[in-house]
Amino acid sequence: MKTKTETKRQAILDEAARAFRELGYEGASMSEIRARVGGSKATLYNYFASKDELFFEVMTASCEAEFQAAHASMDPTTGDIEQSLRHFGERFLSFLYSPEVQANRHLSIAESGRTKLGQLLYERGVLRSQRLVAESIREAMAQGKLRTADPMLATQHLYALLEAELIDRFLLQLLGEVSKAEIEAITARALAVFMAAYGPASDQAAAKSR
Amino acid sequence: MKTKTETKRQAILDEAARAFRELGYEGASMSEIRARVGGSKATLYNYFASKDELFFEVMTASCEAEFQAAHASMDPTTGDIEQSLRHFGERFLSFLYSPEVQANRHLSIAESGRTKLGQLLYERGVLRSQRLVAESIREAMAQGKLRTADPMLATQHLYALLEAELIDRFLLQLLGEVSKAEIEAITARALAVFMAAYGPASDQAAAKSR
DNA sequence: CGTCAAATGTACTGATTGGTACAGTTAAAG
DNA sequence: CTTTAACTGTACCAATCAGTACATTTGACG
Repeated sequence: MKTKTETKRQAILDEAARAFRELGYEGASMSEIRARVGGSKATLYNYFASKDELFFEVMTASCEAEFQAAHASMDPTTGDIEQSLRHFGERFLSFLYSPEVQANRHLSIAESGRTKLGQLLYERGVLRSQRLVAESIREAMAQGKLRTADPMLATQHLYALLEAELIDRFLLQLLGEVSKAEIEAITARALAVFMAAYGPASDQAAAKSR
Repeated sequence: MKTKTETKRQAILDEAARAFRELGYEGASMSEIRARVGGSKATLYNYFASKDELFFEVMTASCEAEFQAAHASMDPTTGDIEQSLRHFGERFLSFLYSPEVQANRHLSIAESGRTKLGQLLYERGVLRSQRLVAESIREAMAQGKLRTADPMLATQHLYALLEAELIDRFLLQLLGEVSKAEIEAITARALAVFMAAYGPASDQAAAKSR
C-alpha cells in the first residue's frame, strides 16, 4: 500500500512542479494544482500540510534531480585538465540553461526568502556542486596541471566565467533556449580566460601579478 | 500647481519603493502603501493607473538613480588601467551590494516577468552599464594597455569575475552587508584573473591558447 | 464478502486583494 | 469671494485565495 501512496505523492509533486514552473508560486493556486493532478483538494492536503510545504518539496526534489543529472559524468583527471573542464563546462551550461532548469532556478531565486528555502538550496545545490568541482581542481593543482591557488575561489571564478555571457539575460527572463553551438563557444571563451589565470605556472606568471 | 503634484508623486514613489523593498510585490498591498504615504487610495490611483504601473515606475526610477550613483565617477584612462579597473570594481561592488540595491535588484529579478519590466531594466541598467565600461576597455586596448579582444566580452567577463564570490548567496538571499575590506579583497582577486587573461600581450600570450 | 482506511466531490469559510464610488473638504488661482 | 481642481475618508465590490468539513465512494486486504 505504501507503493500506491508513493506514486500518488510523486504524481502530485510532478504536476505541482509543472504548475509552479508555468505560473509561479502565487500564480499557481492549490485549486489549479488539484485540477491538474485530478482528485480532491483534501487529498492534496493529506499529502502536504500546506502550500508552502508542497512548494518546498517540489523545489528541493527538482534541485536534487537536476543536480544528479548535471554531475553524473564528472570525470576527474583524464590527462588534459583543460579538456576535462571544457567537457564539464559544456555539460554544466547545457543543464543549467535548459528551459526547465532555467524556470526552476528562477523560481528558486524569486521565492528564496520563503522559510529556509534559500539556505537549503544553496547548501544542497550551489555549495555541493562547487565543492565537487573544487576537489577536481585541487587535484589538478597538486599535479601541477593548474597553478596553485585556493580551489574554491578558482571554482567560483570558473562558474562565473561560464555564466558571464548568459546570466544577466537569464535573471531578467530574456533568455530562450541556448543552442549547443552557443554553449560550446561560450565555454571556450570562458576557459580561455580561466586557463590564462589558473593555467600551469610554467606557461606564465599570471594571476598573482601584484 | 505642477510642483505640488510632482512632489506628491515623488512622495508616493518613495514610500512605495520602501514598501515593495520590505514586503515584496505581492506582500505590499495598495492599502499598505496608502497607509504609509497617507491620504486616500483614490489619490494613489489618480497618480498611477494600477499597481503594476506604480511598481514599474518605482523600479525604473530606482534603477536610473542607482545607475547614476554607480557610474558617476567612472574615470576612463588615468594611466594605469589596472588601477582604474580596481577603483571602478570597488565602487561598482559597493553600490551593487549595498542592502538597498540588493533588495531592489532582487525584486527586479523576481518580478522581471511582469509586463516588459525585464527587457527595460536590461537595456537601461545592465546593457547601458556594460557599454559604458566596454568603451573604456576598448580605448585601453587601442592604447596597448590591454590585449586586443572583444570589449563587450571582456566587460562581461570582468563583471562576472567581480561578482563571482557573492552572486550565489545574493540570489538566494543569504548575503548581508558586505564590508569595505571584503569588497577590496574580492575585487583584487577578480582583477588578478582578469589581468592575467586580458593584460597587455607583452606580459604573455595568454587567453587565445587554443 | 466484509472491513476500513484512503480518496473523492462539493460546498463552504474567513480573510485579503485590487480597484471603484461618492460625498465632502481643502486650497490655490483669478 | 468664486471657481475649479485635486484631495480625503469611508464604505464598498467582485474576485480569489488557502484551507476545512463532510458525506460519499472507491478499492485493497484479510
